[in-house]
Formats: sequence, C-alpha cells, structure tokens
Amino acid sequence: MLNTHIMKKKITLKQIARELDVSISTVSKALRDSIEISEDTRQKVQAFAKLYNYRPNNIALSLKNRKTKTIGVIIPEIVHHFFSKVIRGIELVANKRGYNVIIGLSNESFDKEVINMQMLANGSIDGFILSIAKETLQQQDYHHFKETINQGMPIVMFDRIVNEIHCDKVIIDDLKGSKNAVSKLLSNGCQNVAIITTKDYVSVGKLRTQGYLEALEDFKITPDTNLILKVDDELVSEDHLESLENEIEGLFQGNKNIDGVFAVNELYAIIAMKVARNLGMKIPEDIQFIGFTDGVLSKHATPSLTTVSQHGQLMGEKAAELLIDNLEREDEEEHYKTIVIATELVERNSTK
Amino acid sequence: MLNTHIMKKKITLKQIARELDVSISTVSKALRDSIEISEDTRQKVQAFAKLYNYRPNNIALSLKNRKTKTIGVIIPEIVHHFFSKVIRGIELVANKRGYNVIIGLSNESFDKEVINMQMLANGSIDGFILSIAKETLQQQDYHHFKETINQGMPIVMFDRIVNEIHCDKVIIDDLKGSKNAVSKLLSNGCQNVAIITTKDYVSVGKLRTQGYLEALEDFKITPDTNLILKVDDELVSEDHLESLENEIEGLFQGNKNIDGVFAVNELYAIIAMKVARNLGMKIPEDIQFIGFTDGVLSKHATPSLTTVSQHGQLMGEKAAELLIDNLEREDEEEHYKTIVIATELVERNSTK
DNA sequence: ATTAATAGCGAAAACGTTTGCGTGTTGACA
DNA sequence: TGTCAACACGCAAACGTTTTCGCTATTAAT
Repeated sequence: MLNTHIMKKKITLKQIARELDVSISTVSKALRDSIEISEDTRQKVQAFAKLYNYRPNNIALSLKNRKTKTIGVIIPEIVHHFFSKVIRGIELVANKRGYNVIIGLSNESFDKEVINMQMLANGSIDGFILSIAKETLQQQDYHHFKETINQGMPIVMFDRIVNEIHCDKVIIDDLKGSKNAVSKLLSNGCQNVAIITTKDYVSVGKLRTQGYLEALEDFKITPDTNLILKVDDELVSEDHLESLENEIEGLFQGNKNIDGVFAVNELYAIIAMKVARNLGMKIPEDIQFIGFTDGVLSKHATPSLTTVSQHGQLMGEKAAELLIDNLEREDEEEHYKTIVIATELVERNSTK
Repeated sequence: MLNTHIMKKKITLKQIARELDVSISTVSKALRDSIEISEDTRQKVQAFAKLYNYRPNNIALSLKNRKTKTIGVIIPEIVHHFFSKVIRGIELVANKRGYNVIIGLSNESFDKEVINMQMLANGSIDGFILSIAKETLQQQDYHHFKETINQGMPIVMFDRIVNEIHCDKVIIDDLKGSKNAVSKLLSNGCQNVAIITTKDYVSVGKLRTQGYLEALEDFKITPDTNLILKVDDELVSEDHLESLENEIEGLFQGNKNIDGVFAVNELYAIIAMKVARNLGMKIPEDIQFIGFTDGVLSKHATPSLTTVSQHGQLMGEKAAELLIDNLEREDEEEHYKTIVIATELVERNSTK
C-alpha cells in the first residue's frame, strides 16, 4: 500500500531473530521465560518484542498443536431470539475459557448444514455445537453427524436433537414445560384448552404436544382433536402469516367454547391473541394464553404474554462447557451426557 | 477412544503417500490434476483419497497461503434483531464467496472489544467487519482500530462508525430516514411532534435527532426542547424499563398537546405507545407513532408500528462485499468507500 | 592441569500443505 | 550407438511456531 503512514506489519520470530542476531529458538525461549536463556538476552528480546507488538501467529500454533481453540456453531437461523441467546451463552463461556466461536447458518436446509460442517471440519475447529435443521429432521439423514463424530471431532447438540446420534446433548424439558403450562391454564379454570403446535417431525413440537396431552389426562379431560392445531411450518415462513391467521380463526370459529390456548412458540401465541381480540374476546377474562419461548415479543405484547421460558443463554453456556470439557479431557473414556434445562413459567397478563 | 466402531481419523497427504508408496508431492499433484502425474497414479491416488474422504487441512493451507478465508465480526450484542440481521447478510455473501465468519461480542464494552480484536488479529482472520461499542464511542479511544489497519488488516465498519478512522464504511442514511419519518407525521397533520432519542454520543442517535430538527424546519416549526427526550441508555439495560416508562409518561403529562411521536428505536416506540394507551389516548386518532428499526416488535405490536426500516441484512451483505473485494484486490491502491443504505418507511397502523 | 558440570545458545524436526526444480527412465531419431 | 525430449516422479523449501537434543565455552572441582 502506498500509504505515507508507518506500516508495522505483523512481526514474526524469524524477523526478531534476524534483527537481534540470535536464533529463532532463542527468541521463542526468551519470550516464554525459559531458564535456558540468559537474563540479558531475555530482556533484550522481550523489549524488542514489546516494541514491535509481537504476537504469536495463531494459525502456526494451531497447526503445531493440532488444536485450534475454536468452536464451530451450526444453527438453523440467527435472526431468532432463542438462537441468538444460545450463541451469547456459548460465546460467554468460550471466551472465558480461551476459545473463539465460528458461526455457520444452515438456514434450515440439509445441504447447507452438510456444506457448513464440511467447511469447518477440515481442521478449522476443534468441535461442534449445533441444532439440527428442520429439513435434516424431515429427511432423517444424519450421516454427516456420524462421520464427524467418527473422525474424532466431538459434537454437542442442543434443543433440536436426535436420539440416534450418540453425543453430548443439552435440551430443555419440553414435556414438563408444556405440561406445566397447560396445567396452569386448567387450574386457572379453563375448560377447553386448545394447542397450536407444529408438525410432529419437529421433535420439540411433538414433545410439547405430548405435555399438553398429559396435562389433560391429569385433569381427567378427554382430548378433543378439534382443539389441536398442527401448523405447517412452510406457511409461516417470512410473511405468509395471513394463512396462519386464517387457520387460527378457523379454530376459534369452529370451537366457540375455547377459553385457553397454549402455543408452542411465541409468534403463534401473539397471532392467536390478535385473532381472538379481533373476534371480540377479552384477554384474559374470556380466554387465556400461554406461549413457549423467552423472546422479546412476549414481554412487550399487549397484553404481555405468559410464557414458558427456555433459558436459551443457559443452554448455550452448558453446551459450551460440555464441549470444552470434552476437548480438554485427558482420559478418552467417553460416555455422553444429556443435560436437561428446567423451564420456568413466567406469568404475565395473558393469564389470570 | 475405546469405541468398537471403526474410527476413520482425518487422513493426511503423508499417510496417503506412505500407503500408496509414492511421495507427498505426487499425491498433492495427483489430487490437483497436475499434468506432471501419469493417468495411472492419478486415478489410484484419487480413488484412495475419495475412499478415505480426504480433505486438505485448512489450517495448513492458511499458514501456507497466509490467508485464512475467514472474516472476523465484532458486534456489541447479538441478541438484537438488527445485528443478527446484519450477521445473516454477512454470512450469506461470505459463504457464497468461500469465507467463514467468526463472531466476537464486545457487549458494548471497550475492553472486550480490544481483547476480541487482539484474539482474532493474530492470524486467525483476514479482515474485520465491526460496529463500535458504546463505551468505545464514549471514551473516543480508537487506537485498536488504527493499529489493526496499520498492520495491514482491513476493517469495514457498519452502522456505528467514526469519521476519524479511515476505512470502508456502510451506514444507513439516518438523517434522511428520520427526516422522512418526521415529515410524514407532520404531513399527516401532527402539530406537536415529540422525539424520544438517545444521548448524543451514540452517533446514530445524534443524526436521527438532527433529522427530526431538519424536518421541523422544513415545516417552519420552531423546535420545543420540552418535546425532545434524550434517554440515558444505562436505564434501559435489561429490565429497568419502568424508569423509561416514567420518563415517557412525564413527557406526555408535561405536554398534553403531543400528537405525534418519533422514537429512534423500536423499543422506545413500543413503550411509548403503551404509555399513551394507558393515558387513554387513541392510536393513531389522537396520537401517531413512528419507530426506527426493522425489528419483530413493530410488526406484531398492537397497533402495528410504522417504522423506518434499516435493511440490516443488506448492510451486512454490502459490508462483506466491501471487505472481500478489498481482500481479493490485486492492486494495492486504497481509497475507502462509504456505502449509504437507503431507509424505507414501512407504513403500518400507528399512523394515519 | 585434567575432567566434569553447567550455562547459553543453535540446529532441526514437526504440524500439513503447495510448488519450482532436479533427475532418472523411457523412447525416438539421427 | 549416442543425443535429446518427454514423461513421471521426488526433493526441498516455505508458511510460523515449539521443543528436543546437541554443541561449545566457561566455570568449578579434583
């Protein structure tokens, strides 16, 4: 670059050595306070290094040590409160323990998930933390996970997991969380609680539906299939929300007696509240709502939404700890853990 | 690991060479279809490599080529719609052009920003994309940026920038965006438009305030300092929102004639709407609102909020393109660009 | 004065690649 | 038979570290 500024390019051991007329090894040892080196040269070298702001080249270190001190994270989507909270948690403990975080987005696509993992598995990272793409869950093709693990690269899965793969896992107690939520509605006096959930291939959706059913059973209520709305995710993508609204409106119109709604995510709950209000129902007097998530919508909606909080950041922290513990473990005895994060019912104004 | 599964560790050129009884160079050349290698050995090598799923070690390549094909991104916060959209944009074009993205969070702290940059600048990445932490802006200490640039590592700044540093920049037209928004309120018949903004050290807050003033001037209205509320960011952190509500309530109570509000971000606008509603005002009949952002709150609030959209993803895309173009440019002639992203007024139900 | 110990430093290997160049083996041609 | 390409391959350097080993000169001990 033709700049007039003094450009201090990054300096290497070799350059320091040449400049001070010693060997590379001497410089390296001097910088690491080796006893082999005389006080004299040590100070000389350290002073010079400080002056030129020497820092060891990370890539060279990675190559030599055969570890990169970097964690690869693959998530389906980043513009999403839950996932960004998880990342924050991962980053927090990763940094504390001297690791960097490299992000790959699968965008819910199987192919992108595979490509991204391949890009990173070639030495760029020491291990993965990931949540599986919907498409992968649908296709049930998990060979890329298996191969990665077989190559000796550890994986920690969070939230969207699959039992078939043996690795560390961090999940929330979806079943208990939703069972709790629905029980809350029932003890609040709701007689006809509907659920708005996803298709069953999304594991968390399935579990939350199951929690709903178990809560009903506890209260000796026979489930009414008319009150179970399984939304097709394709429809919700981006701005095709009208169809979702229509489905929900259909649910309400077809079942005038609904007085409680449990939605497996925040958006479904918010939209359902909107539809209900448009139909003239009063919240929470006529109908109560509980959502599932720890997003920003719930807190600032009107009325604010009672939700099952997922503690995304905590999940991220746990996942990172699990992975780094594994990476730094001496003995190679593997037996994989699954950490279950408790949910918490945050009561706001959409319930009595 | 004592597993019974066949463990295929990652294979290297050296191992292939030994196995096939040829030299490392031959293997390398055979895999890259060099004409120096006979058809015979080439096929043999390629078959073997495919069988063992050989992939060149990225770290070794990075060391040899002295480029990592990785972009470092430093942002103040990731649990934030705008920033995560920017990241999505960065990731999109980075991946398309064969780059990885590594994330560092400054958490609005000067120290963490410096540490993070140092961690990454030691060879781990080829260049930075960043948005400056608030604390850094307050302290006006930019030596870490200067040093990084002096070392020959390019930086692209987005959104929160500072003129003092010479580098590529991507910003949105904050001034014009807010001017537009306020003009909209005024042409909609508002006589007394208040602004809820931040302290001036946040560059975007300052610019948006300026846009507000210019719009008033265009409409021949003398600004009323009582209608300008500069919120202290410290108060808004996490859950100290009540004080913000109180401040806003004070604003409304002290100026009963307010019939339009422009807020420099989404949250301020949402909270202001809530306060207004609690005071019995009808939106948009009695009072109209416009926010600034492209968040999820605006879309799903009741009433949905008219906002100035920032096109975060586009910013990310542009920033990544700028950086990669710079990295891959042959001629070293630098002259830095500043790309201005146009805003867009998304009209919803909080305005007439 | 000879030997042993020690302090202080350098050479070289290793991590996994790519690539310019050298070299041995063919076959063709004069 | 001698010369020369062309072909096919290996050697070695380079990227920037760390670390083991070995060398040399000085010192201490006998």
